[in-house]
Amino acid sequence: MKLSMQGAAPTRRLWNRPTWLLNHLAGSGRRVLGDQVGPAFERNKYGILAALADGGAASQSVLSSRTGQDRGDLVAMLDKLEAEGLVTRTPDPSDRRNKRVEMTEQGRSELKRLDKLVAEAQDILLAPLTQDERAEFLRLMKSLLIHHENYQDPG
Amino acid sequence: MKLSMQGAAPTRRLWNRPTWLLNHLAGSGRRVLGDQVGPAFERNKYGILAALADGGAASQSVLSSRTGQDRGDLVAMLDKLEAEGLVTRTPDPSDRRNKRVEMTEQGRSELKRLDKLVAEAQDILLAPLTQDERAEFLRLMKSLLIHHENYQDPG
DNA sequence: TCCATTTCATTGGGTTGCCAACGATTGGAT
DNA sequence: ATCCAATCGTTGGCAACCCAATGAAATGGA
Repeated sequence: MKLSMQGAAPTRRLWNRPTWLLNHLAGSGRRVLGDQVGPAFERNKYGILAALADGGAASQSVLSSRTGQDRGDLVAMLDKLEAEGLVTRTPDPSDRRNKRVEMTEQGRSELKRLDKLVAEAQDILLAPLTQDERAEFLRLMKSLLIHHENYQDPG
Repeated sequence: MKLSMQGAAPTRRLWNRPTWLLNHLAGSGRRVLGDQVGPAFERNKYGILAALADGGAASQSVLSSRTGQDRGDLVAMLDKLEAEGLVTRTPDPSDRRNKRVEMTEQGRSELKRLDKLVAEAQDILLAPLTQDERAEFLRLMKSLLIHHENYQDPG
């Protein structure tokens, strides 16, 4: 058995640092999601479409809040989504600073496709955990995020 | 109370995606660590010094495995650490591809300083959790990492 | 009415992490 | 002995993420 077959051997100190574990586990998640969903930017596409489906049409700023993505980074993303015909971007007449982002029918079907792939990825990521452990894991993460980022729990 | 005082309101679908939670929670960790330890690159400094203290002198490749950092990114980091006199880098005579990285006395004292700050950051990050919850949280994360990254649990 | 503050979308830069090369060097197989 | 493959440190590129600044537009107060 070659040495390269073995996994990395993190040092004890880092292995017990939650920040280190979180960083690398987030990386695992990104990889699993990438393998399942496809190229990187498809995932952000999903976030935007999911936010629109869950909360309805919204300005880019609100969309940034719903997805947790940076407002600036949303611009380029929406340019692509708009070019693909998945969303429309129309100026808001009542407040001309805003642009109202709305999902198209095509966007809805694309979301349905991505939703399945993303759900599968979550299952792969949490595969080693029992159902109870998964629920507990989510609960703990949400609790931390609410505390540190002041997130509103959507329930 | 202004709207900007409220936290972001993630949409329900993303809020229940482990990959989304992990991504953003890792961000929280990075922020807490940054606030506590200082500028960004101090954290990676810590990782290298901790790996050297835990496992002794090693080649850059082994160091990459211990810290989980990319081999390539280690180069620039070690350049800085070497310039600061925290580590020494000497070619390995028995295998001239390798460079043996060793911690200096100065590096040891710097690690002691950082170790305290990093430990405080972990405490801040996990503040909302009980001791039992913290242990469970670490256990779950380690279990996932071992499964997906094939990591060797250092115990 | 006028002025200061705020929010909006947009742009650009800076940092980090990840991946693919490259030359040098080693070890193994034939 | 001589190729072949693997590993080492190093470099560079690419995508994400975060932050700061900009001009346009709205808001609130004096």
